[in-house]
Formats: sequence, C-alpha cells, structure tokens
Amino acid sequence: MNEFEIAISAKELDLDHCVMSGQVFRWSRHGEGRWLGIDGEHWYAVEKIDGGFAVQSTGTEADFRAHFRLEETLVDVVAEIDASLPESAAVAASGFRLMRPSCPRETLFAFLCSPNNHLLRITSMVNALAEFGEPMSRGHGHRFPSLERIAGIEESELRAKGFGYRSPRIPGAARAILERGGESYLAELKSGPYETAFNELIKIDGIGPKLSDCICLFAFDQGLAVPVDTHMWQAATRNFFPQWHGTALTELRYRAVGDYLRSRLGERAGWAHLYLYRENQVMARSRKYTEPK
DNA sequence: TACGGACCTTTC
DNA sequence: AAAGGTCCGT
Repeated sequence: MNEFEIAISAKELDLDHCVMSGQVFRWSRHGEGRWLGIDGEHWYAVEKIDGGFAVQSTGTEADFRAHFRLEETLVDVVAEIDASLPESAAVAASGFRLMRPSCPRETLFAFLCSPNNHLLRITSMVNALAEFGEPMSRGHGHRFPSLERIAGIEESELRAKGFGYRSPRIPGAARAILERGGESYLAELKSGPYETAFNELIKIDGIGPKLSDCICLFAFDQGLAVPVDTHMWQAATRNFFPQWHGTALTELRYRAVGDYLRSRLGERAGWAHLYLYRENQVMARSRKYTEPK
C-alpha cells in the first residue's frame, strides 16, 4: 500500500464534484472530507487536508494523478471552447475534471447500466455488478468481474437484483466481446482510431451512439468522442444550434453536434461535452431560480 | 430518415 | 413524472 499527498486547491480539484458527476460510479463519500474510490485494480482512501488531499492506495501517486487527469484543467480548455459562453468562468474554476478510468471493461459495463436511468440507481447497479468480482484488500469493495464471469451471470439473477430490461444486455455484451477477442479486443479498440472504436461498440446490443461515445471518451481516452445526452443537447441547442431548440435529438443531429465540436476543438471536443454538461446544470439552476412556475 | 412508444425500476 | 437511451415499430 502507498501513502502520498496531493497539493492542490479546491478550485483545481473538487472531489465531490468529480466523483458524483456520472463519469465514474465507484466512488463514495464517507463523511465530511473523506472518500473511498475504486478504479480498475486499485482502491483509493482519500482525506481532505490543508492545501490538498492525503491518499492511501494500492495504486501510486501517478495512478491517482492519471485518474483525475491532473495534468490539465478546464481552465486550460475553456478559452478554446468559448470564453464568452454563459457561466464559463464559474464552470472553469469549479474544480471539475475529465475523469480517466483505467479499466475499459469496468467503464463499458457501468454505462450499460445508465440508459433511461438516474445517477443514484446507476451507482447502486454498478456496485451490485462489481460484487460478482473478487474482493480487494482491506475489505475495500471488489475488483470488477472478468468478462467470463459476467458472461456467466443469468439474466434472471440480474432481474431479481433490479436491473430491469438492462439485464440481458449485460451478460450479452460480455459474450459479444469475448467472441471478438475479449480483453485484447478492448485493448485494440483503445489504441486504435476513434471512428473504429465508435463503430465497433454500437454493434453491441444495448450500446447506442451516446454510450459508445461515453465509453470512447472515458474508457478509451478518445478526445474526439462527444457524448450527446439530454443535458448536452439542451446546452448545444441553446448555445450553438438555436434552430433546433426544443426538437428531438435524432441520429443526424447527434452527428452534427459532435462534428461541430470536433471541427472546432479536435481532440479537446470531449472536454466540451463535460463543459456543456456542467454549463447546463448551472443554467438549469438559475432558470429555476428566475423562472418559477 | 424521422418520429413515437415501450421498456424495468427507483427516486424525486 | 422523469431519469446522462436504445430498440423497434411505422
């Protein structure tokens, strides 16, 4: 086990904000200023201290820094996106991070729990799935189960655990990935081009464009991926595509939003997703305040 | 192609 | 009712 301290201000790293933002689902807060998180092979026990965080972990400081992408911040990126957007300064300084989970399999199956669902239930479902894996040291949760293990889970067992109509998709996706080469297939997608990974993932039953882009962005670290969810769509139509305000998000429009941000930002397009997602939260809050029904 | 509806269940 | 969608019908 390693112990290290990260010297960083709250404006640069807001842990609550990061770990409850729906990018990763295996972190939880234990009282004021204490968190426990699992990512891939490692767990992290984190405590807020003066001027930063104290961390105990099976991983290294480099692992922690990579997970929270501490090498760049929203402040670096926001000017490129559009410094004139509403709330851009507040969003940039909010300590929000583009997370970088280390295990593609874990991320893929976490997002398979996410469609038409809310954060609290997604988290509880991901944790329930993780319980099929091997326990980690010190009783800190479980390593995410292998593809073989997931493939062997009965649909009825997941139904009983409350996974609903997502139940068949989970062992189904594991079998589909195993047929294509398993972990090495995922590793190939990660090291290959964005378009290939996107097009491969949407072949899997239960993975559409949005999940495919989430997996490309977070699990494969593909900055070209722009997941367009309901919040992103609201922000995009408000800021960039006013003619589509209030219309349904069709496949063509999904493509247009991503292409627009990719053409402006290249590999930073994925950051724009995070920024706009956050911007819509901030705007939604102020709309509630200024326009009560 | 684009639109509507169903889908499991929980949480607000 | 709505939730960080996807799939399957027209």
